[in-house]
Amino acid sequence: MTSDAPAILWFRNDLRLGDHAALHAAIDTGRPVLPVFILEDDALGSWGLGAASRWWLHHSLAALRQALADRGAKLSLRRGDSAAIIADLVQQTGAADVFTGECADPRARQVDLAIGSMFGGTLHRMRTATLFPLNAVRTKNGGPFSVYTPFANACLAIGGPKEPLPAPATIRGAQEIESERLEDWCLLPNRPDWAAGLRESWTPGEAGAMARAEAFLELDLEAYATTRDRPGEDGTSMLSPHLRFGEISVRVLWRMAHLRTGGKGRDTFIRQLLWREFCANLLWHNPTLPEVPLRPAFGRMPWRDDKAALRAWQRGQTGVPIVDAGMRQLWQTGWMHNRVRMIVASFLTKHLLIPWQDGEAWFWDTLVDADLANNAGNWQWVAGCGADAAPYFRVFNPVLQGRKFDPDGDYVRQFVPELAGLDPRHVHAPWEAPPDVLAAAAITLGKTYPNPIIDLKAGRTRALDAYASIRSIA
DNA sequence: TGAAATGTTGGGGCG
DNA sequence: ACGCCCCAACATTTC
Repeated sequence: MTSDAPAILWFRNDLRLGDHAALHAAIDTGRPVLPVFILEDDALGSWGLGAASRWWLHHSLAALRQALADRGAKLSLRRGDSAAIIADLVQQTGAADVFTGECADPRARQVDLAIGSMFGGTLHRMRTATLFPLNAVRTKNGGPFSVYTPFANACLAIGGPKEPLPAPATIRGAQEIESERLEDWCLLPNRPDWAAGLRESWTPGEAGAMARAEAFLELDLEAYATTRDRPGEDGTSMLSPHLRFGEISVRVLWRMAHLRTGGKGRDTFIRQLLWREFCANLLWHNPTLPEVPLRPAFGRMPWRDDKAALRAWQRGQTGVPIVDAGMRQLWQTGWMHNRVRMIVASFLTKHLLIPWQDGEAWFWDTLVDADLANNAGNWQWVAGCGADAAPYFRVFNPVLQGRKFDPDGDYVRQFVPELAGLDPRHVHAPWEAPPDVLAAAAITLGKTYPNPIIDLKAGRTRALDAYASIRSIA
């Protein structure tokens, strides 16, 4: 090791400088810091980055690169097998220590193991993406929690996080090394450029994340507990993609929420952060969570293979307004309101009886906040096969959900404009509207807007029968 | 972080 | 005046 050998700082799901334990540990070595990000494009199989996530990553990396440059360090970009690249960097620079954030993702954990055996230095895995270190929150018996509420209570008993680490004003950067060009990674879509809706909706990067958090906490969080369920209102934090890429520390968020607000809205928001924490631990303990139902009985589920129905669901052409509105919001903006995610997921897995993995794969490709643990954990939850899962008989009625949570129909009208002429009641069930009402709204079902691809009552009954058929047989 | 079916109750129309 | 019935409105059970 040469005297000016760097400490390597390996960014993964923590593309920020504030409250970054690995960054601080790297600086504390007293050595120059060599920041690196590695794009694993091919090694990830079906869980390689989705198209929407690639768009976000491009802009997030550009912001991180600039923030590092402003403080005196140059971000090095590499593409390929992480373990081989880290080993190569260590050999090339003589570094003894590599600092990175720990990940629940099983592929990342494999890589960490491989790295550990490939070089003589030390891989330091720090907590950067979660509130508590993975696997640190355990039951009295030392095991993992399988139910959310006791898990959340255990987290709350630990108490709020300590003082966050400040972003360093300057970083002594290591001698520059070879870097690929971000622009060559082709993370942005072209031919066609479908990202216009994303650009209008989001500002990726640490500054954008903090601005979003500030704007959210400016709201009256007293109302959050109820307005967060209204997709037609700006009631949610919309921080999910920023959290996914680690542009803001979840610990900082927790603290901001505690310092700035109080009451029921704050507690509800904290519990949302804890769902994220729960899913990360769930994946940590169940590496096959994205593919295999936690409840083995679901291996016998009589799922349907219906490509046409899946396609209609993906493109927002099911003929069920709240479902189509949600799926179109996802397609246009890379994001969907949480309440509507539950509705469309219930519709896919129950009314259409299509495997939850198909919905998971679509969300993975189209969500800017696509996160392996959250996506898998929540799809399993909706399908009823996960930890602490929704009971199998809990089937959302999309018409009733629409009327309850989008009472004015504003959300449907925004994303399904062909129904804009309908009144609040009929906009959620156009097939029930009298002919003269449809005519006045210039709607011809089957032409200007689809007939429902399934009878809701029949679909519900079919789902209950299917779910009952796999029950009890252990 | 459900919905539908079924049961119960009480007010009011009506013979 | 009285009993019968209907049916909201609410509660409970069932899926």
